[in-house]
Amino acid sequence: MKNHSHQEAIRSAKKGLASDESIFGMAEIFNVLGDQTRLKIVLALSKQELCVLDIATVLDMSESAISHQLRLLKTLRLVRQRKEGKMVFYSLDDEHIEDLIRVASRHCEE
Amino acid sequence: MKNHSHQEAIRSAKKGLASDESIFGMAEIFNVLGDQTRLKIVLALSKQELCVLDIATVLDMSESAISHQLRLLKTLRLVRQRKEGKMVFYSLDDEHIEDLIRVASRHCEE
DNA sequence: TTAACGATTGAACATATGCTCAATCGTTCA
DNA sequence: TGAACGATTGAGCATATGTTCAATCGTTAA
Repeated sequence: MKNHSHQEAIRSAKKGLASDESIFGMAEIFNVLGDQTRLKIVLALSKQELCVLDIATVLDMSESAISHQLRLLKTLRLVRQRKEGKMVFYSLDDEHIEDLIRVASRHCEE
Repeated sequence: MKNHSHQEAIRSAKKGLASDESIFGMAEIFNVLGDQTRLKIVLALSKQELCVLDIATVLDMSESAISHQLRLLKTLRLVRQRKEGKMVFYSLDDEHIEDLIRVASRHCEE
């Protein structure tokens, strides 16, 4: 053994760690919300559905940039889309997201 | 006005958005947990304090890589350190983190 | 005092990320 | 039919990110 050997602590910590799959999933959801643009999109959609141009207007960004991020959010099933004529309306598609944001928000206030 | 003008929705969404400061803070906390290495470190520390080499052993990574990430976690006040001889023990320094992980974990299970 | 060890640091590197830009798609309506 | 509009896409680019590697620090023990 190369080190000072906190064997028991190490064993216990290893056991306490969630499954790879579960860790990957959690990291993924945190990661997607860890970008200001995506977080703002989610916040904006938490009140009501919005079309791409609306979101771009609210965030003061290009439609293209927003569309790229929406694609990611859709792939990860955080948002869903509804087409209406030329427009595509997006809305949240995940009940847990708002819980996460609530907890994070509380975290920041203190 | 250049677009189809969902004026009311846009105004409402803008108002609903949190302050820049608050959004920055939330994105920051999500972002720090959005990396598998850092998330694993936090998970490991949620059971007990561990020294750098212990964490490196649990995650099967180099001490250096872990130390770099711990520096970030310390800067953002997610962990705290306690020196004991040659070793530095780290532990969680934020009560909200575990709430976030709990919610994210629930999210992944479904 | 020096050797060993745990921890930290900074530079370098490869990869990932997020945006822009231009082209294109699909739908509507002149 | 074709012009206009909202949305999407892919390439390209600049920046950010995470790890490695080697050097170094601080503490302990020989």
